[in-house]
Amino acid sequence: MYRSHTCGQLTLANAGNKVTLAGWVQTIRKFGSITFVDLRDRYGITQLLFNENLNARLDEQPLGREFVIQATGTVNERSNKNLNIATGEIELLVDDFTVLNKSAVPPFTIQDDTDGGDDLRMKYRFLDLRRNAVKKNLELRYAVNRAARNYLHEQGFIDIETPFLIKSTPEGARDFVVPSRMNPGQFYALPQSPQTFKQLLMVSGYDRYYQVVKCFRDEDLRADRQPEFTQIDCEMAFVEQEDILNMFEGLVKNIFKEVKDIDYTDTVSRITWEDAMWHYGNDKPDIRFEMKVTNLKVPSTIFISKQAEVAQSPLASETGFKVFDEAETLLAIAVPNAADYSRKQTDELIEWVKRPQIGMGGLAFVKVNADGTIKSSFDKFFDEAKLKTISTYCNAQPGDLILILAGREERTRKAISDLRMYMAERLELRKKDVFKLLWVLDFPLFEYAEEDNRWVARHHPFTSPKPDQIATMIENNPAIENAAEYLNHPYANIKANAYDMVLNGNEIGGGSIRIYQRELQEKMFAALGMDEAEQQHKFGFLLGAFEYGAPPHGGIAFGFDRLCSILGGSESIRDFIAFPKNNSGRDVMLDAPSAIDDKQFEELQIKLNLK
RNA sequence: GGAUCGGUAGUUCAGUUGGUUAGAAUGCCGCCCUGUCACGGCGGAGGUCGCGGGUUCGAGUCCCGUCCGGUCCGCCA
Repeated sequence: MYRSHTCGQLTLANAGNKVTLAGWVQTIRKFGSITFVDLRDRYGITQLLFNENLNARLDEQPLGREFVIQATGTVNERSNKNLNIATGEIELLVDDFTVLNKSAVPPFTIQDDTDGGDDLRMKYRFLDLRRNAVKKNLELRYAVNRAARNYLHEQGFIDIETPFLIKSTPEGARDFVVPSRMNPGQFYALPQSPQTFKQLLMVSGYDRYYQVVKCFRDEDLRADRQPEFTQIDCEMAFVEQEDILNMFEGLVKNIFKEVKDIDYTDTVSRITWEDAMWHYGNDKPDIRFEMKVTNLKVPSTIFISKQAEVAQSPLASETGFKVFDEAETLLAIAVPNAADYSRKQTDELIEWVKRPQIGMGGLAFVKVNADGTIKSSFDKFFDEAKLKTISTYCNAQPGDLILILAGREERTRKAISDLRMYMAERLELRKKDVFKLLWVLDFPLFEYAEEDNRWVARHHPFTSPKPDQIATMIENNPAIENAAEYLNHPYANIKANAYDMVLNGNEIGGGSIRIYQRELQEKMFAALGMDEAEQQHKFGFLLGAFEYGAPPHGGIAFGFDRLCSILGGSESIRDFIAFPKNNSGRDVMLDAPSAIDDKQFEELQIKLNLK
């Protein structure tokens, strides 16, 4: 028997008991003839006390940090208690100990506030994982996993595994490909998602499916993006959008309850994609705070439904101020309690929007002072009455600082959205312990890919159009003569039965009601520029399946890693993955990817042609 | 594909307008210490300043290239 108890278990109630513990040496505090050792395992830390009668043994068998030892002795009430740890009222008075394994001196300290940098911690990830902070994250991940499975199981979903070695269909993200030795010159692809399989399972009648599943995308990485990542992938048959929204609000609420003990009783807010873009400048708004965007001017070809509204803007017509008059788009936010920003602070904001990542030419501002006066960075073009009109239109309160960006529609809208988030961060409005869910609905079905001069599916090509817009999709030829005019194409305004779940400004899940009729699916593929032969080659199996009684169906997939990182209050999903890849897609511990043997190339009949 | 920040002791970092023998903290090693828990005290070892080239009497410091890492844009149906 290696141990009778764990290092997190013993309390005063065990005083006098004879026990055996095993674990890693966290610290050694030699104090004259007695020695204290903190012994650590997954469950906690227990102090061991080595009395002077063990000094000879300790000279013979010296201990060091991270040595694995076993110690037997009596549980003893401490004379000096440490109430900071669970076992701090007791210690183990050691009778005997064994060094089960020695350890090299670790390259960084195994503590919450480790002295190791990211790179080093990833290289020695097995040591990093011993740290309490990382362990907490993996435990949270497991709790989220369990909460999701519990809920889905209760609701009658079944977990069905789908294959990892599948067919490459270069639509959307790049595939990771795997050569086949038995089929020389041919390749499998790793799934970007089990999308088509789960739809086939619906055809097969498994009307509630889920899987916590790895997905693979060969694209460049970010702090919140890994080449292999995990999704909670779900699909249901005989459902409408409303059924899906209700079911999966329930899922996320159950996760809040089981993982964070939060009763999320509020109705989950809903917003259309168009309103999200209009009021927040992006499709995943953080609604923990207001600071909505005021549209002072927009091009007439987009946001058709908002044209009457924006015509009321004081800046919609000529103003005499060149920057405003020449801009395609004018967007503003009213930042609360920032009217007293100094020249230095407003200059900082101007520099911030000029950075290449934002790429704006400048930033205009209006200070709506608490004393009722009003001051702007463009005073020579506007009198006070006009500034008041702008301030009122932006719904600014006394004390607010109105920030106005001018430029091309897409860039300006993204910039005002970034600026809104940046100001919220500065004002500490993005509170980590506040969680606000939001459904974003009615996404566009298509998106224009300028580099290929063609329409692509915004979500994926299996997403169904809104029923009243099917005719628009089918009757219009997708060919585009003038790429710059794509916003005028009828496809630009077709909406999909697609929805995203957004948590605190992060997309945590997305899905759609799928196409389930062969004819419509063929039209969809055709709209994306696929001829019949290509459709058959890439998706013949799915089109075929739709001929054999495919039920109406839809689903959703949640980004599991990202959800965990948000619940854990961290920006980086790497903290919630046991063995993550770095920014370049490398595993620095394994040093992968790496070259393979000539023999392997030989067997695969593959030759390298490096440029 | 692009932008940007960084690389100096085992580790985290400092290092001034280019100028003597490159420092601190922590870790490590040794000695002392019977109630510590970030123990304390004394002493010691520890450096290819990422790599290559250039400018200079002289380069950790300036320039060019390159490699590695972080963050972001493009990309991510």
